[in-house]
Amino acid sequence: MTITLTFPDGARRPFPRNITGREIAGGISPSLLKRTVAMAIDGAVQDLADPIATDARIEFLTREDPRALELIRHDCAHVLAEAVQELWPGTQVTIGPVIENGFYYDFHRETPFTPEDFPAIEKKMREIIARDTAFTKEFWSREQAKDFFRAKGETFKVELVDAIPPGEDLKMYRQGQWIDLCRGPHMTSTGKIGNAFKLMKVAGAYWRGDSTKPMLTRIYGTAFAKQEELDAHLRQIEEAEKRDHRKLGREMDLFHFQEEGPGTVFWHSKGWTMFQQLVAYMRRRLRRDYEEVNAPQVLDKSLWETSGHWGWYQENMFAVKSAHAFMNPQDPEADQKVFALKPMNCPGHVQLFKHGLKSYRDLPIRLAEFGLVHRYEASGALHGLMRVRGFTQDDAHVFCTDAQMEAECLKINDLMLSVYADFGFEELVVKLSTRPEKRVGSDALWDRAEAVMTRVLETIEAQSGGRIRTAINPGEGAFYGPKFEYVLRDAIGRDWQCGTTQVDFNLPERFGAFYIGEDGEKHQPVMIHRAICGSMERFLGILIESYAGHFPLWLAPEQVVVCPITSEADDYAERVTEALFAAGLRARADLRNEKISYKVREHSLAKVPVIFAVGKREAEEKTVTIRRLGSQEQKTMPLDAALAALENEAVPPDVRRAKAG
RNA sequence: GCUGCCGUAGCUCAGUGGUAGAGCACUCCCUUGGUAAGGGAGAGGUCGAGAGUUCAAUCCUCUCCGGCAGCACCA
Repeated sequence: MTITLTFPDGARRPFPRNITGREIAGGISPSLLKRTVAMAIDGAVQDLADPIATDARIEFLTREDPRALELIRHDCAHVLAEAVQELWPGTQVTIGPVIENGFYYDFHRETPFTPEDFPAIEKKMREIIARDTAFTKEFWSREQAKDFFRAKGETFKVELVDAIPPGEDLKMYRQGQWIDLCRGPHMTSTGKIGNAFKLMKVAGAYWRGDSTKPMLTRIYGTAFAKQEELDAHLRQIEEAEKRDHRKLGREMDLFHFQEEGPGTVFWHSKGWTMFQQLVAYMRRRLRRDYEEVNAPQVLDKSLWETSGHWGWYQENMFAVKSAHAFMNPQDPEADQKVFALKPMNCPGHVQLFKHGLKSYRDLPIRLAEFGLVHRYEASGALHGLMRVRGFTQDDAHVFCTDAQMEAECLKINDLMLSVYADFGFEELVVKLSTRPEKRVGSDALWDRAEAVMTRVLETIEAQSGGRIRTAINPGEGAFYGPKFEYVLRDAIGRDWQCGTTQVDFNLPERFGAFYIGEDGEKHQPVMIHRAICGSMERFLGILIESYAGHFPLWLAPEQVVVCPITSEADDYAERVTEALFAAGLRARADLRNEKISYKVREHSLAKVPVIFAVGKREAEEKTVTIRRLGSQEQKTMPLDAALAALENEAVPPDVRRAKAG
């Protein structure tokens, strides 16, 4: 029996069936065998020692091959586990997968690891890599594997063996004395990993990602084919840290947090200016199709019981009573009524919809609100502006008929993409989250909603020309309906959900909302929840990181600082500042008794986009000397021309589009 | 919320079982200087909060609060 293998250069050659990649590579040349770490059969990466049973395309992978990077990292995880068990016998191993920028391995040990352990572990890893022992694969029976792990006291591994679906081979990979349950593939030997690896951090992680299960200790690491790549990666992390919005927020005097208000923002004047610019931008985008409303902050508990929040969302809600009732819970004279701070705007908007009889002719009704919501987030979840307990949503609810639903979702999607594009986010991920376990409403309603959403998702992807990736998040929907999540990525590679669209048949039903149809009968509207920025706070956080504080002029809190060279030019500087104000720009004169170098340095560090330097010369000639952030160039021009240019530049993108179009 | 680490001046950080220091920022004085720090002087801290051990705690122990990194949860 022979098979025909096709090589990357197109050559086709016959081989005996079940010949291994190792034999083929060795047959071609010993140096090829030496360089090869794995192979790809019809594009699927496999162990070089695997037998090949059928005709196929074959490629040999060197460690420089991009596809080998995962192998390097995965092998490195195994070596990490071996090193840890060699150093601390009795430590249990669990899983060690490859992740986006590296790998991790979860261990169970009485005393958790600390970064102080890293040097010893890394040293041991280098030893194991230097031993250059082969990775060899063995097929074991489930019983054999369970007995083996049980004998070693590896209870987590026993659980993993049980979790392997029937019909799937149980593979064990051996490297020297050490052996681990693993799906593979692996490179040929530990030596192929090389030395461009680094342990990054330790953290706790729940066994199987379940907060009711034991906490393991996770060691994160990363590995690359070459040291230069590792160095570049570490530099990139440093760069990302420099644009962390919490750091820039402090440096640029945008906002702060303090102990008494965990997860709530103290907006400084500059940060609030940006916030207001963003809100004003969104208002302009909504003016055409939405009506802006405002619903109460605090509403009786009964309303939240009707909506289902009290039951399904309680752990995330703040409840309030009068302070007197709070202090005297038994006092029958006190008003013991319980209210909740709104965690969402939807129940309020349903009340607005229900106020007065609605006709099918009124639909769709699109109610928008920059609603301040409060959610009691787990303390460990709080993260700068990105995850807070009080935030403003650019929220809206579209009340429409069944027939309008799909078109409304697509219309929302258009607005969503257009807004993101205005901030430079062209590539994003849209995820469809389907029914969660904890939910309200019948399966029939969920079936309908998910069917619509699935169709819309397909359209979104098809229309995007490849810029939008889509994904399904099973079981991640809101308790009242499935949702789309529009995910943007921050500077440090963390993904943040911003926009969301949620189709909801449940709330209108629970509140008994209806409109009068063409037939004169009552009909239940569909409610579409949507937010584009999501949380204005989070969106600003993402913008700060994305622009690294170098905001476009229209968003920058302080657009121009006018600096006189000597106090003789103070008067002129103030006149220039007035002219900037008159042109609608946010400007300030810096008349402090400091040298121009000092002021330039300070305002550059504060990331002010434009510095006007004015001295005697400028005052006499009615000019300004302009220095732009990020450039050392100085350009002197007539004041009027400078004003006109900046005024034009400060036009927000949507206004510019409207003017042009 | 869970695991680990951390909390000293507005910021960045030293430091000690005998109640504290630097740089920058701040205030005042001198300096009027053409594009990333001119000079001098001064002021500023219940060392996150509470309890315990001790003759004595910012330092050791415990509890709580807050922060950071993950995990879990989510806009």
